Amino acid sequence: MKKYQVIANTIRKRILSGVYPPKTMIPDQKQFAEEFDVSMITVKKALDGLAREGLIFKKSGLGTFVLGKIPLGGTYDSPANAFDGLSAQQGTDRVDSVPLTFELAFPTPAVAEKLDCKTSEPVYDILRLRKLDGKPFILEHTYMPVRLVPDLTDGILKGSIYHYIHEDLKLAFGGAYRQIHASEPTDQDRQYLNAGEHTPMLEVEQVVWLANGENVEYSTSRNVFDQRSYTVIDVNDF
Amino acid sequence: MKKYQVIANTIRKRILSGVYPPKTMIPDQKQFAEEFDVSMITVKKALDGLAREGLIFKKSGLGTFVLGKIPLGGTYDSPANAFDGLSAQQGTDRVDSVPLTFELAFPTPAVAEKLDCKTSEPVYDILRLRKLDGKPFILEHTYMPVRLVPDLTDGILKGSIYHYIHEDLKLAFGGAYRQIHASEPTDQDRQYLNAGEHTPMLEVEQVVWLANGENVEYSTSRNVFDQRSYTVIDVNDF
DNA sequence: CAGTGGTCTAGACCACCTA
DNA sequence: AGGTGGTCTAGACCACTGG
Repeated sequence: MKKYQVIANTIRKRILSGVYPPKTMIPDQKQFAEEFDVSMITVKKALDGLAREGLIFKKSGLGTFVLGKIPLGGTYDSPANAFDGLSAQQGTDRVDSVPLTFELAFPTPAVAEKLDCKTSEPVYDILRLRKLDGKPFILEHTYMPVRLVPDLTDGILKGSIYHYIHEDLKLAFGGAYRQIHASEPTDQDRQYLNAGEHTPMLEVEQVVWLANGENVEYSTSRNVFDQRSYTVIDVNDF
Repeated sequence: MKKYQVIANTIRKRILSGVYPPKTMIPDQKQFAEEFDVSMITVKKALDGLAREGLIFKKSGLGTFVLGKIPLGGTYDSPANAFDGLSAQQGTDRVDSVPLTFELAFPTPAVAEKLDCKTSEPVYDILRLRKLDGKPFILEHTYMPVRLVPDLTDGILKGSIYHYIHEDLKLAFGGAYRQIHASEPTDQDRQYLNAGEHTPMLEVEQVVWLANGENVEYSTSRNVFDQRSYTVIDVNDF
C-alpha cells in the first residue's frame, strides 16, 4: 500500500467518523507530514485525492476544510464512477443475477466499433436481470470479447462478472466512458422490470477498458426511473 | 499559466490534431521533460491530468498511449462535469435564455438544506427556459442565495448566470454534486418543452459550491429524453 | 507580517514490462 | 538488462489570505 493511500484512508476515516466535523478546518499539511512521518508533498497528494472525492476543499492561504455532507441522493444511488459493480455496491447477499440469454456471436458493426474490434472477433452477448432484495432492479445487456474474458460460465453470470475479471483473471480496469440518458420503455423492460406502458427508463450506456487499453465491455444498463439515480462529483481544477 | 498546464495543453492539442494518433505511444516523460525544459515530475503531473480527461492511458513499464476516440455520444451530449454552463458548451449565439419567473423568496426547509443556509436567508427563485437554435431545450429551476450573487438582473438571466458569477463577481467555482435521474413529465415540461403526456424526462439535480466552500446554487435541469444525454469519463486509480 | 496551500526541482529508489 | 512509469524526499520559492 502506498503511503499517500494510507494517509488518504486514515483521514477519510476521520472525516466520516466525525473526528473532523463538516465545515471545520483540518490540521495543516505540515502537521500531517509530521504525524505520518512523510514529506509535505506526499500529504498534498493524499489530500488532492480526498478533494476529488468531494470530502474536503482547500483554500490556498487559509487551510483545508471538511465539506459538509451533501443532502442530495437517496438509498439507491450509484456513484457514476465505480468499477466494483452492483454486487460490491449493494452487497453480494442483496444482489441476485439471473442470466436471461448467454450467447456467442460475431459483433454487429455497431458493437464492434464500441469494442474497437473486428466483426470477426467472437463476443459474448449477455442479457442479465439484476435483482435487489429479490425484486427486479436492472436489466443489463453486455458485450465482451471472448478473447479478453475467456471461460465465462453460467455460474459466473449468476454472480459478479467484475469479480471474475478482477480476482480470477487478474485484469485491472483502466477506465470507463459512460453516457446517461432517459428513454421510453421497451418490451423487455415491461417483461422483466415490470415497467408500465409509458414508464420512463434510465439507461447507462458504457464502454469499459482495461489498464492495457483494450476495450473489454460495451453494455447498457436500464432501470425504472424511480428505482435508481446516478451521482457525479465534480471538483474544479484537478 | 502554470508549467504543467502549458504542457498539458500542448500535448492535448497534439492528440486532438492527430500528431499523436490513437493507440500509438507518445514520447516518454524524459523526452517531454527535455522538450519543455522541466523536471520529469512536472511532465507526470500534466500527463495525469490528460489521463483523467480520458485522452491517454499509461502502462507502467511500457509507455503512455493515446486512447482512441470513444464512439459513444452524440451532438447534444454534455459532459456531466462542466462549470462553464450551457452557453459556453454550445456557443452563446446558439443559446437563448428566457426567464419565466424571477422571484425573491425565503427558501423552503428542503431548499435551505441543499444550500446549507438558514430559511431566513433570501434566495432567488428562478425558472428559465433555455433554447437551442430557437427550440425549447432545457427547463432550469435555480435557487441561489442573494448574498452570494448580488444585483442579479433580468438582463443577466437572458444570458449566462455563470458568466456573471465568474467574470463580473470574480467568484471561482469549487465543485458540484450532481444527481441524474429519469422522471415523468410535469405540466411545466408539457407547457414549455413540448413534452407529451408520457414523454420520459431526464433531470439533473445539482448543488454547486464556490471555491470558498459556500453553496451557491441548487438547481434542477430537465430536458426531453431524446434531446440530451450526460457523459461521464471515469479513470481508475487517481 | 506569519501562515497556509501550490508549484517545481534534482535525484534516489521501486515496480513493472519486454526481451 | 534496459527502459518505462510511479513514489517519495528535502527544500526552495511563489501566491494567497487574514490580521
